[in-house]
Formats: sequence, structure tokens, C-alpha cells
Amino acid sequence: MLTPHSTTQNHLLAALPTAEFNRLSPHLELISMPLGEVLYESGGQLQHVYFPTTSIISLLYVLEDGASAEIAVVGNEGLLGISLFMGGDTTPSRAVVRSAGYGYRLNAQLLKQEFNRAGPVLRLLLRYTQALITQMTQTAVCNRHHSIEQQLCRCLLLTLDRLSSNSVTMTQDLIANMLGVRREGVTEAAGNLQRAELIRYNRGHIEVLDRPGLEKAVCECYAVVKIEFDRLLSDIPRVDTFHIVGQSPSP
Amino acid sequence: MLTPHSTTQNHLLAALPTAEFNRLSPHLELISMPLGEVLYESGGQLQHVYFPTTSIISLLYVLEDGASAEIAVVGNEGLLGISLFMGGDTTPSRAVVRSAGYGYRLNAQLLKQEFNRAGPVLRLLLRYTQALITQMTQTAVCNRHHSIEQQLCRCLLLTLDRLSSNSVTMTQDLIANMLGVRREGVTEAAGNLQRAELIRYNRGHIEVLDRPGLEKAVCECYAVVKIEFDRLLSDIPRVDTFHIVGQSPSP
DNA sequence: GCCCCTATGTGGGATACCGTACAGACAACG
DNA sequence: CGTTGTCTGTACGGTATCCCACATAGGGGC
Repeated sequence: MLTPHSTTQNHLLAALPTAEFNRLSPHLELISMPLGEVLYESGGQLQHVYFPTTSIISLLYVLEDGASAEIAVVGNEGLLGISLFMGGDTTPSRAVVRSAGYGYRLNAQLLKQEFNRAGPVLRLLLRYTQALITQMTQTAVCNRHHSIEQQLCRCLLLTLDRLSSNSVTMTQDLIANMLGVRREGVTEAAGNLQRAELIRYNRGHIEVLDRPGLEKAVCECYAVVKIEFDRLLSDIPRVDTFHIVGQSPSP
Repeated sequence: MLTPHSTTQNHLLAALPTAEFNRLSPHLELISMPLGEVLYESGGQLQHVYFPTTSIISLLYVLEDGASAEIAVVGNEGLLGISLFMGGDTTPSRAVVRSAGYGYRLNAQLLKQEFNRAGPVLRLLLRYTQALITQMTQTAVCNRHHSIEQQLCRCLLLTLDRLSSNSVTMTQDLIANMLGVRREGVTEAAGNLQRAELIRYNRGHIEVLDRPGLEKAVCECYAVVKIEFDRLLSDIPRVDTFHIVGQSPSP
């Protein structure tokens, strides 16, 4: 948290061409996102879009009976609020901060205006949306076919990719909500990973000891999504006036 | 199959403003889509987009080990090939004809050109994409939390909505592939529905006897998606020169 | 140091679904 | 009219996950 905040920490903002970035940047507000904060409620009108930098946001779908499942994750690689420019104005899902941190907020109208110029911003956002769709569909299949333990690995790796550290703050209860399973199921899976010395667990703090080991234990879904994100978003033009620091996507 | 074919049978085509429709219509090819035909393979380049009229297409995701799951359905309400204009050029999913019929095919480049005019076609297609995203996310949650029987009901209702008849041609094996479960699981669920006199089953032919009964047996997922489709696509402007025949979405 | 709350671990019974194997039944085709 | 292949029904054991109940343990406030 001592690192200075910069809009370039968000890959989409960093990928904006200079002209577009300069139009938007005066309106970007840095905000803090505490763990558990609800940024969008299901069905609510979107007033802002969010560009996470150090925070991670979970798109959760909640059923009538309270059961839930995570359908996608948004971190410093993306943006929260795609339904704004897709035309719906509302989302059918809830957005919850899943890892505390910071992000930039932008007024919904301003983003819409920029989108409607039908220039590079539109193309960039649609590409990102396409990548997000891949993540959602992969989640659908993963929910059907893979074990809790595999999904826990995926969940941890998705989190690691969006953080610079290898220690994660998430209770088993929170993870259970995201995976749409019981807390006890997570306890068991986490116990297995701990016995295999892949992670160390302690009251809401997970330390990843062996990332390559996690990558061996995870299902194919993780890599598929990662590769698709890279394919769709790695060749996007970067702003020419500075370089991206830290977590740039691996080639 | 004796009904004359018209582009207006596809709701998206019917919703195009006159000018846009006139630009595209000379290039629309009516094609027949036999059951089981693969229109897109996972990872393949898209040469055409498809506007189904009487056919129904399944977006299937196939895992490395051959296991599969349906992530969305496209019928006369939509279009197949969104990743074309979203920027990816390829899809990570397979598109299979799940109910034989007809549809119109359009050259990929022509659709892209029209999309890039950034006019009503772009807005219409993005709205449709948003609706499709809802369907995908709902499928993800449904896969996690609902029983095979509920999902079978959903599958049948999705099919009915896209056909004018109430008899469906699908083997239990095909359904099992789409739901991502064993064939025997479908046999059992279908047996239950048959004993409850909701459907009648016979070697690949399902006759729906009691649609209201199916709607009572299905999970919430069906209605959520339907409502969202209506919300996003019901108020789209229709072509002013003719009326839509048949299967218009119920209000 | 003590208390309470939250987080985690454990266990036993129920259930939904899977994997496999096989039997009957209908249709198409010779 | 029989053969063959496809489609459907059934049965049995195995397993992952669920549901419920309860035990344990660390941490913060007092």
C-alpha cells in the first residue's frame, strides 16, 4: 500500500491512446475498496465504472435462495461495468470486493460518451468484454465438471495473477461463497493443499508456497482463460509516454 | 418446413432499420442446417455469421477429456458469431445445430463493415451480446446449483421458445452432452417428467404435453434469462415495412 | 489474564450423480 | 422377415458433495 498510485497500474487505462487518456484522466477518481464492499447490486443502475489497480472484484451471481457463485473476476487487467456500454445499463450480477485495495472510478456518462465516439476505446472495451465472456463460459464448464480442490486452485491463481504479493487475504467462508460450495468443502480442499505444502493457511490469510505446484493441481480452465486474455489483450497499444510498472501480463 | 422463408423470421434481422437491412439483405444466403452439423469449431476463424430462423444452435464448450457443456443457445431471436465483432475473430466454443432447420448466412467481412459504421447495427448487436452474456452466466450458476431434472426442463423450454411446434427432436444422448451429464441421468429425469405427464418421450421425439407444468418444475434460471432477453431486445425498433410472423417473444 | 467472536477442523448420515454393464425395444434396411 | 444399429430403461456399487452438529483454536477487547 506504500506504492504510489498510478492509473497505469490498470492495464486498460494504460492501453488507452494518449488523446483518449487525456480526455478521461481528469475525471478518474482514486478510491479505496475495502474487503466485502458491494460496488454494484444485482439489477441496480450503474453510476460509475471501476478500473481496479490493487483491488480485486468478484462478479457474483446470487440465486433466490441465497446460493451464489462467482462468474468472473476483475482486477487490474480490466474494468467493472461492461453492461453500461453494452446497452443494458444494469447488471444481473453483484460486484463485491474480494481483495481490498484501490481503483479508479469514472462517471458512467463520461465512459459512455467516449465509447460512442466509436474509436479505439470502443475496440479496447469490446476486446476486454470478449475476454470476460471467455472467463464466464469457462466458469460454467468448470462448475459442471471439476472438483472443489481444482476450483480452489483456480481461485487462488486468479487472485495471485492480480496481486503483486503471494499472500492472499480470504476466509474459507468467502471462498465458499465464490465457488458456490459449502465452507466445509473448502476446508477439506484447503487442507489437502496445505498437506501437499502448496499453501499455508491461517485465519483468513493464505500464503502460497508453491505456485508451480498449484498450476499442476489446477484444471485446464485456468490456463485457457489466461491464454485467451493474453491473446486478446496483449497486443493492445500502450500509451507512449510512460512504461507499465510491475504486473504486466506474461508473454 | 412448408412455411415460406423470410428474413423477418429472425428477430435481429427484423429489427434492423430499413437502410441497414437493405444494405445487408442482398448478401443473406438461406441455408439448411441439419441436426448435428458443426457450424464453428473451437478456435476456428469465423467466415460467416448465422441468423437462425427455424433452426436452433447450441454453443458447446468441450473440455480436453471430451466432456462438454452447453453455455448458450441461439435461435431465431439471435445470431451466431458474436466474437467476430467483439474483436476476437475466433470463438473458444463449438457451435452445433441442436434442432434442424434453416437460417441465413452472412459474410463475416460484410457484418464487420456494417458494425464499424457504429450505427444502429452496432447498438443492436451489443444489446444482443449483453443478453447472451446473461444466458451464459445463468448457465454457470445453474450448473452449480440445480438438479438434472430442473435443467432438463430449462433445456426443453429454451427449445420450445425457439420453435413454433411443441414437439422437439432430441435424443437423450444429445441432451446429456448439452447438459454435461450422463445419458442415464437424462433418462431418469425424463422418466420423471413423463410419469408426471409433462412430456411424452419416444426415440428422439419429445412431445411437450403440459408446458405450464414444465414452467413450474424448472428452476428460476429460465425465467431470469427470458425476462432479461425481453428487457434488452423487446423494445428494439422493428422494420417498418412488414410485420413479424409467428414466434414473436411473448410480452 | 479472561471472554467472546470469528475462523477452522471433524465426523456421521443423506443424496445426487457417476461409471459400468446389460437388456429390451423400436426403426431402418437388407 | 430377419438383422443390425440406435435409442432407451434398469441396476449396482462408488464417490463427491451436501446437511447438520459440534469441537477447537486464535485474536481482539476488556
